Amino acid sequence: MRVLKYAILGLLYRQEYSGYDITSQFKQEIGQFWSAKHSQIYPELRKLVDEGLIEFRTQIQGEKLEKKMYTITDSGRQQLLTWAAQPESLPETEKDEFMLKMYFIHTLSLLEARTLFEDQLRQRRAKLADLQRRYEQLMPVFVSEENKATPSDRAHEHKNGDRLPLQFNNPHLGHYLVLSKALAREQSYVDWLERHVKLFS
Amino acid sequence: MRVLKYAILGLLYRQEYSGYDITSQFKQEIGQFWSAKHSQIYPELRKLVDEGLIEFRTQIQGEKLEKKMYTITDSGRQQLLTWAAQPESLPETEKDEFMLKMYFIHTLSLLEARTLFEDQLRQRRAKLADLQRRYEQLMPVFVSEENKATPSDRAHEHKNGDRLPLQFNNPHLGHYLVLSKALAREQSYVDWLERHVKLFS
DNA sequence: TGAAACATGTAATCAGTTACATGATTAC
DNA sequence: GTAATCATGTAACTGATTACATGTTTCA
Repeated sequence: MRVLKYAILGLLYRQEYSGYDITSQFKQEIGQFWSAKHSQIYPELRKLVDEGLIEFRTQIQGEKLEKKMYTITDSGRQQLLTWAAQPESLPETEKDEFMLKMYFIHTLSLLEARTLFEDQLRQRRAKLADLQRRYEQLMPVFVSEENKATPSDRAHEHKNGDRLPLQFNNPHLGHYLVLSKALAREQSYVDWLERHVKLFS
Repeated sequence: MRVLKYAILGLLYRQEYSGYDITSQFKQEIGQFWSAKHSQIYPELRKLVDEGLIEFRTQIQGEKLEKKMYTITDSGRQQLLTWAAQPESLPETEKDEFMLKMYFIHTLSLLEARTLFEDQLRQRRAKLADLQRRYEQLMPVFVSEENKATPSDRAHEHKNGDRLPLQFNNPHLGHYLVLSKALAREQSYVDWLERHVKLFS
């Protein structure tokens, strides 16, 4: 599979990044769906250079701190596109240790089960709230679908800045998709927990 | 973490299984949230025996086919309970290669993106339908919450067989929880895909 | 009698985490 | 000055998959 390879190529498709920058990216929204530690990233970057899919130039930060700025090559771009357009079959398993514990609920006392379940609900609500905050921060980047290309837009174009409607050619579409999907995933988790929490009262 | 260790102990908590049986269990409902290949299971069983957490007896199937039936020990039971009652913090990342591709949507043409997205929708709908079928097969095992302990129940107790209300002490609760959660997860996935498929038309 | 399922293992490889290791820069 | 962050790497280990390897039983 080598998904990390393609995750890195995908990040470098739009701009150059250092290994540290890539590590940072995986702490942002895309980290909801893919991530890696720096100890996996640096050797992978080395490998991609050896394979001719990326290149780097050394840049000096401050007095003497060297950082390597990586860019994608034509060959890398080509391999990225081949992977990205390829449909994959669904994974049989999406691992979730909490749900494994729920399958073994009969091993717990009512109090233990309630504690575990309520803790999960608390954590999932906190994560949901964080994602909602991020979502509300992102949305002003887009012009709403209803307002796009109406005559009145002409009159206050200056208000929109670089805002574009949420459609296929929007350069922020990927960002929006992962954030809205993460939000839907957590909302569904919280809803399910709330529907079942009464089992433990 | 050694989650597989606890997954196996959890399965053996209620009944004895062979390595092959455990492999089969991971192809059932619990496989939605945890699974392992036989090549990981057999060495793990060996390790658990060495650690004194499980034991086995050899049983002859037919003429000469030997299978090892494993049971959990007191020590194994104790370690299982310690793990099961312990709340865990949420994983930062729940990997999803399709969503990684969506983050890189700008690398694709409209047609490629639409093909990928519609393929995912098709696969997720098929999975959802399969889970719904399983859910409808499981539900008759339970007496509905509304009907439980009403005077009329006394009159036709014979109709219920071993059916019990869906509450904490129900021995099938774990099975119900994983199936309803898997269903909620896939329903949420399909809903999200349907909400966004128009972006590619 | 042949295919699918039952049954158990090992070897090689790949993916990913934790720990070890070092040093520079920035902002308070 | 000092703490947080920036910056890059390697080593050891753990977790997981793919491939290799073999043999039996059941059912059509």
